[in-house]
Amino acid sequence: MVKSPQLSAEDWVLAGFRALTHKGPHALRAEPLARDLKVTKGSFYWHFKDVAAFHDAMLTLWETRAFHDIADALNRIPDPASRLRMLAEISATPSDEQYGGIGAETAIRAWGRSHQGVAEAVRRVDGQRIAYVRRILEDLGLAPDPWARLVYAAYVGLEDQSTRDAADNLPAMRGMVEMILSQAPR
Amino acid sequence: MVKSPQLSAEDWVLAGFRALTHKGPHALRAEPLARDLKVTKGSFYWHFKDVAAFHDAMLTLWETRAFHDIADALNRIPDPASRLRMLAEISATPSDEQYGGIGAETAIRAWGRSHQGVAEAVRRVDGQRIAYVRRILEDLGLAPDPWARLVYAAYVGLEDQSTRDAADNLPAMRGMVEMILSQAPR
DNA sequence: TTTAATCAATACGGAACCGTATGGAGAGGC
DNA sequence: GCCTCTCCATACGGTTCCGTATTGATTAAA
Repeated sequence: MVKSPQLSAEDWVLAGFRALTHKGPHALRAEPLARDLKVTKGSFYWHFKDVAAFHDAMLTLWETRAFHDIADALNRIPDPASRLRMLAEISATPSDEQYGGIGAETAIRAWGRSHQGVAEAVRRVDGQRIAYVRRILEDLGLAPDPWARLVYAAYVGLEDQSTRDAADNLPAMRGMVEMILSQAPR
Repeated sequence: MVKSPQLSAEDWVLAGFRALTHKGPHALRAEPLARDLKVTKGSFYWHFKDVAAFHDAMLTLWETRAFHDIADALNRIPDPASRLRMLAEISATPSDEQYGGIGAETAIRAWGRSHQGVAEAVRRVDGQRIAYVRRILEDLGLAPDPWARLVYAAYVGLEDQSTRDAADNLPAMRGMVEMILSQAPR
């Protein structure tokens, strides 16, 4: 991967996600990011009207990928039980250092506590994902009502935990999924 | 509750928690807080050496309460099954606007993403709480190993969700607890 | 009443950042 | 060879914040 001499808007956005995950939302500003990229903020204000527009660009990229990257992976799997199991596997591989997949998730969630638009985007994405889990449960003949929310909350909570410890999410997630699946009619 | 003419260090810390939950970590600074309290930062620097010391004061207060407030409530309950059920009830009443109880939890967790000391305090508190849940499960004759982590992750995840939607955490938490309890030997 | 201690107001220099304005370097079209 | 377009550097004024120093006000003690 050769670094181009010129930066694109997406290069800035990617640097933004790196800074967000490593340093937090206070690092999402023009001059600190420019230092990271070894340019001046002249470049920043060429690509973006202002800092708020930069935030919007990050948010747009994340939101368009956050749901579909998961749904696309699961949609390849035919039966709903395997889909639920796959969700457990995915949750154990947070693949941070990414922006598109599941990575940077906890950082964005944290960012949402101090940024209105981020909070709304997170709410939309969560809604889509919970609805997706809900559909899987319905296909299994299970009452989706407390379980979809529980599954997703466990996913979020485990992801948060693994930012601070090195433990594996997989056993917990698998255990819960099997516990739920064991209640499905067959 | 009459407002004293003089402010104490704890008044500043409480204002800090309010600002943290409502506006995020960037609001934890001397001059903005002084405006909120309708004084000047002269008062702030009387009570605290600098902003970092103020952060430490917030953190110390939170950490001393975060674990014991939960453990004390549960320790009154004799049998472990009821204790686990009570944990579910507690999780449904986040009681934000507090600093001592469980409130401000998600805000502090988010803060931890951009503050080393906060992250360490959260890790310590999480460790204590998970160990506590683990003990309850052991008393129930259950293998604590994936379940303690799962219960706590669900708790964290549900709490995070309820900062963005108005849904009730109680059914999901109850459902999980009963599902786990149904596996206990009797 | 004087004195001392506590808490807050004010004023200051310095640092970091925002957003703008302007100039310059390089690549491609003509 | 010039022109234009793209992208970045530089320089600037304005804002917000930090931390310190000094002074002022209020309360409690002696």
